[in-house]
Amino acid sequence: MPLPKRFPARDEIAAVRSEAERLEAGEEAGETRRLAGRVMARRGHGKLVFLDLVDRSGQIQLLCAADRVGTVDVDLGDVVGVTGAPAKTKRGEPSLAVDELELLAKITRPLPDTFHGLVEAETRYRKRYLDLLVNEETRRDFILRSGLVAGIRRYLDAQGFIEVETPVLQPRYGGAFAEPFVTHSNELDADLYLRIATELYLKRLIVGGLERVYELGKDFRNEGVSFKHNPEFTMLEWYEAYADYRDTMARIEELVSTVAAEVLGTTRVSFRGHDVDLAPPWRRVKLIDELEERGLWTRDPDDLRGRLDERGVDTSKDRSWAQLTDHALSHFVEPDLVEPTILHDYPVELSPFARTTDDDPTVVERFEYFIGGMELGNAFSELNDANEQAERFAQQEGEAGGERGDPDYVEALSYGMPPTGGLGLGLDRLAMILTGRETIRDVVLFPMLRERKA
RNA sequence: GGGCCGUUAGCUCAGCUGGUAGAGCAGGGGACUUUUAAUCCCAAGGUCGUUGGUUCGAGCCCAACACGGCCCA
Repeated sequence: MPLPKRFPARDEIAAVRSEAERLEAGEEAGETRRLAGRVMARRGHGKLVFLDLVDRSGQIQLLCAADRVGTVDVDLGDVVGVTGAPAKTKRGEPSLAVDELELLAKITRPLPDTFHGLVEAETRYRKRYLDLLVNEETRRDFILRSGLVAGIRRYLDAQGFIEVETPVLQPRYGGAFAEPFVTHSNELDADLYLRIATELYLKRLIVGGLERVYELGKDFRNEGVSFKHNPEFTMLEWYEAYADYRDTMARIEELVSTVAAEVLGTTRVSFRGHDVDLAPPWRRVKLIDELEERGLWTRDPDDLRGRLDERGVDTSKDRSWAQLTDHALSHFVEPDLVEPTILHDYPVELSPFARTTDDDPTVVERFEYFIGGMELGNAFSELNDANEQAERFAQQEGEAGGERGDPDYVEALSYGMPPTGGLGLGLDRLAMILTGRETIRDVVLFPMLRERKA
């Protein structure tokens, strides 16, 4: 006989469990409840069998007495649906006294150890379904991540932003310093790039009058893998017309603390051994001051290279002053930024899309923000002068690894873009902070791994 | 890319000085009406990551490779 195709009128385990908790030991409620889920423990006791049933909301014990349900032909890992009454055992365990038990799906391989869980990282990533099944923390963290994404959308929607979708396949890539993945369109007979950022398309929409836009989706960077890098990762970018980077600072503080409070019930988190409070205001410091404090601020590339070499940094791959400065930042400043910190006012050479400050044309209105010694994102008062943008592109193209020009984007700017504050947020990294996970692989359901050869 | 570590039953792990492979849980059979990693009895379960080498003999020693982890770049 085929197994049932549906199990209607199902209750959540967590709700039934709290009903059962209100009963006295040995008591059974009058009402009937229907639960479905996976059997994660079996304690046979002859004519009385105890099963632990788990669904997404929680866990409850099933009390299966032979005189009520008959033979309990159920293995660890089976998916079952049950009908019964909330009850509390003599020992006080909230339970469901089962009257009817239906097998909904049969397990035909043994489940991993339900006591030790699934430990080996490689198996957890390759067979994430088993990790989710057997490790409750994994389930909890991915549900939390989902709540985080929903919270971000709720916040931005409430603030008058609209969510948009821009191309993933792009004829030219830009908006960040990164190596792209290249693919090919048969129809167009042309190479296309998987986007490394959504920046330039989103700002075209600001030119078009959409005023407040955001996109939450995957970017792709053909680079290394580390505890904070996965080649495909989830990025939030938003652009807000008539705002500058100071408005944007206030907004990111508000977004992160609001969403943390929603999904965790607190703004206090623990990450990589640091206890951190995400509540605003965040510390705000100037990049140049931080570099100066560490003796790493100079406009002379040879001098800077010397100072870095002295400290044992391999600068052989850094081809410009901008890259050296970036190296100094990530090596000597970033690890110290444990409390939420906004690092602002960057040299113009590092920031081709940001407007210069009022009092110094060599410095731009840009900030990056850090938590627990890790960069979470990047923001600026967006450069909206077409001519200046064209010059910045020209300057970048002269440099190794610099941004490639995008004349179509410059043309868009020439139609007039309102003053705009824009921001990028590495969503996986924020998920790491909120879950306390130490590696991005633990907050990405299916992280990139090398294929096993047969 | 470099260094170090790991890979043994479905899972979690032992495996001595090189002498022919072990446990717990899961899975199979059985007992048990209030258990909580239930308990008890029985039977079963292995290409020791792969390929080569050394050796009378390799899970163990050596080399290469694969995959993963940590650190460095």
